[in-house]
Amino acid sequence: MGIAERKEREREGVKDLILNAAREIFLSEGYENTSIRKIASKIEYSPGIIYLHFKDKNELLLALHDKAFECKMKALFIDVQDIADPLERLKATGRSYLQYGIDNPQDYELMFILTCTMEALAIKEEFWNDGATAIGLLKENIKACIGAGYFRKDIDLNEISLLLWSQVHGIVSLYNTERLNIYAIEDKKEFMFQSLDVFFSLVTRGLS
Amino acid sequence: MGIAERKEREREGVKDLILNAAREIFLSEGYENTSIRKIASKIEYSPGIIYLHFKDKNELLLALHDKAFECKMKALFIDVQDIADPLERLKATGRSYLQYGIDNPQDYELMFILTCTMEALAIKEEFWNDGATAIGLLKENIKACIGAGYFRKDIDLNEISLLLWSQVHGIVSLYNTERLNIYAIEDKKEFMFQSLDVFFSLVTRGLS
DNA sequence: TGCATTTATGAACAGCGTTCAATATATTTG
DNA sequence: CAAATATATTGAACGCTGTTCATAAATGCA
Repeated sequence: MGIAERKEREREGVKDLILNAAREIFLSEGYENTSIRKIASKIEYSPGIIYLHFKDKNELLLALHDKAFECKMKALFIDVQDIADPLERLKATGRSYLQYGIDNPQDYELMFILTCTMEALAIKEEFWNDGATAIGLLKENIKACIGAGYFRKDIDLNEISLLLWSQVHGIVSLYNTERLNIYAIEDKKEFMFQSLDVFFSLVTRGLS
Repeated sequence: MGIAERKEREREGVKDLILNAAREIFLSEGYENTSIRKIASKIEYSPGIIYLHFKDKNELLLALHDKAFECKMKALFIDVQDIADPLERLKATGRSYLQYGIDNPQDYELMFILTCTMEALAIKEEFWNDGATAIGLLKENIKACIGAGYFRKDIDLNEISLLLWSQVHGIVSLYNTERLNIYAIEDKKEFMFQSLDVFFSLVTRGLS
């Protein structure tokens, strides 16, 4: 009987309606101003409907998080896989990370800053799997760099991957929270990318 | 006439009452749960009183920010000034930064993450002055390191200071937002400090 | 058609930041 | 000292928020 399936489709349809509306409001008005009532009224349903598809607001945000994270992983690691040189590949990933972070501050906040979603996240190991996959890809890239002689062989993979990640994350989040205004520099973005270049030049040894 | 002064003292007294209560609630219950009404009831005043001393909640948080920032600056740069070797001094500052960030996550969030305070901050240049002072001290330290041969002479002071700052900031904020749980490592804190050591060992050249 | 099940509603609850007319307190003046 | 003025404080009210739940509408099945 196709009724159950149609029902399921309808259910998913409403869920998608909610998610799309939520994403739209979230992107245009930010986290603080994304309210259940706004989402509901945007899709012309009552507020209660949202709680038939999501446990609470956190879980809704988590669903948004998952989608954003997936897209990002794709952009960061898959899109650069045709770059043969591992260091250039790593640099490209770093630059993409910066670019993505400053172009999509709302998404970025959702993915890497908000703690309010972490309670929900603690249960869903899908989140951690995605994250581990990303770190795994990063480590692979670093390993290739070590193999090619760009990094010292004695450094721990976990540690260098944390350094790379937290370096780009730090730059992005300082920029997005406007803390870089402390620097009397006009072109903040250029400043960020140049600094990242310097980072790579310091951290790697020229091929010897 | 001393009446005006006494009045002023009383005013400041109430303002301090508010700030202390706000800080207490802020530290124990976090930003989200620090409400005007809670602060007011803690000091046994009506909610309205707060708006006689602060324009809005942002300005109250900004006042907390200023105090926290001052304390932190002291801890970070003044307390290590007796370390003669500039690189050791810089390392000590970095470690203090990490320690402070993970020991005082609420303060840290207030100082470096929250954007909701930035609207208020945009006007108050006191904030930017404090920040610029801190960056200035950091740059001085780096300059000393360059002078002592620990860093390459050709790198821009602004860029290397951004790298250092964003490196420690990135590590702290990933830890505080529990993103480091992606790593299957038990002792996260040790991991952070070791990574920071690695960072310094990569970024500096051994004295030659 | 009638019954059972699913789906959706929207009023209600407790809380939020903020404002403001009304009130209580304190000071100055007659 | 009493009246008038100035200041300090109140707390109800406004329009929001996330969330729940009895009620109502719509649908599927016999």
